[in-house]
Amino acid sequence: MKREVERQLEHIRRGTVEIIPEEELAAKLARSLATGRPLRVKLGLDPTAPDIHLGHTVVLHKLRHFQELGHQVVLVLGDFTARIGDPTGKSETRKQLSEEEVQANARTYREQVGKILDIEKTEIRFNSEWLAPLTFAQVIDLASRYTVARMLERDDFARRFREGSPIAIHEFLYPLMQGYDSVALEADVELGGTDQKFNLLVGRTLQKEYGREPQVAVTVPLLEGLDGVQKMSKSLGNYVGITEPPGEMYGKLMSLPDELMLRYFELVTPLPAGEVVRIGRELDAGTLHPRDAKMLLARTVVTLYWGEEAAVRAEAEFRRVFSERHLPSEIPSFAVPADALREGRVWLPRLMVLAGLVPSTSEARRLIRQGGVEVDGEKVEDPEYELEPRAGTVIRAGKRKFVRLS
RNA sequence: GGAGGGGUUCCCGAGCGGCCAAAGGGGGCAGACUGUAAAUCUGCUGGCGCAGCCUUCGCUGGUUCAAAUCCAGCCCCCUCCA
Repeated sequence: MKREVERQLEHIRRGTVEIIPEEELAAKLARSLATGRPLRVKLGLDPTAPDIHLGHTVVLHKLRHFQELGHQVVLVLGDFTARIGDPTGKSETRKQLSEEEVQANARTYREQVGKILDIEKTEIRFNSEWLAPLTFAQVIDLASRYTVARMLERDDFARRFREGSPIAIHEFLYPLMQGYDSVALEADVELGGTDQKFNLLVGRTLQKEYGREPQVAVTVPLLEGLDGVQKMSKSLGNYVGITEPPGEMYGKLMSLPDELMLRYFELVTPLPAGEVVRIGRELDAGTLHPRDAKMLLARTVVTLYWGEEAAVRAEAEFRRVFSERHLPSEIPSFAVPADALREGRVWLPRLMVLAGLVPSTSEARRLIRQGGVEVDGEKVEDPEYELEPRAGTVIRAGKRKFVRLS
């Protein structure tokens, strides 16, 4: 029994930043084992951004671990909360969503989250269910359970207060609402990125205020993006979306700085912890080539979202194009329009623009001068180069762009 | 309501009458290397059939042989005071 608690704890600890407090989690696990009642493990999702990238999956993998241990995962879609806008990290207000949009986003979540979680065993709830019916008196009661001073402890509130930036009163309500979600759902555990720590703790406080058992807060790291520096985000363009095609996904992962490989192995793959440790050791010992390790990473991730076969294909293609510098197996074809011809020839930069390889002829000239353009495998160095278009001729622009004339 | 500061090329940020397609950094792209779309080094990074020309510095108009740089009006952002 004690050993089983320890085993579960160890599984949960993998890749987390903090478990607050760990003793309580141990106690909850022990009770769950004794009573056969699974823990309720909550994760709040923002219904305004249904497109999941690998950064979002870190916390989902952690949820999966709970699921593997037989606990009940509860996803909360903050449809009501979205009307306020979480001030975390920034002060922008979010746009309000219509009922249809919320529903559509919920479907997308189901689909995407289902790649990682067992969706059949996952409870999905909307927080408008319990937040919308609250009366003003109840809201005031809720607000009375927390103090301004404690609210100002939160990082971004503290910073904005210090800098004299505005903090609207309603922004104080956000953590309260999220916390109230935990009260309503009787959450035993709530997960979130490290940026959610404060909100998770408010949940604990409110549960105690309402005479419930407080939840345990489990935080996971924010995943660095492909640039290896900033956290993964769509707006920074350093992300890997989980619906991206296999080849794209594979290639993007191969562009990950080597230093981040192990972190990715740990945080965004379902590989067992022991396996990750082994890979790390072999890398250190030099018995595993970093390229091969990264290929394993890319293959593992692609397999998770697209299946083994697609992953193997993506890998073969990568080898072919980047390692062996062969042509890719599928090359988009392009028919040269007649009006681009002059005495039966096309000016190469013009052709490249028409085929969508470059945005402008100036760009094409640059590429050619830098030795980045090949026609049928022959490097072209003259920006004035003209060719007689023939079906089957392949034009390569840089590492990744190809076109075959038809 | 009052006082001040600012809007520059993808982003940050210099420039404050000609030498400015505009420093520097970031990002991006390319080449070399590495049998990695890693790291490192180097180069490029407004458009145009390009040793020349055209368009950019919040918007509109003006001064001048010449304006991102000076003047006027307008729009937007920020800080301080109330």
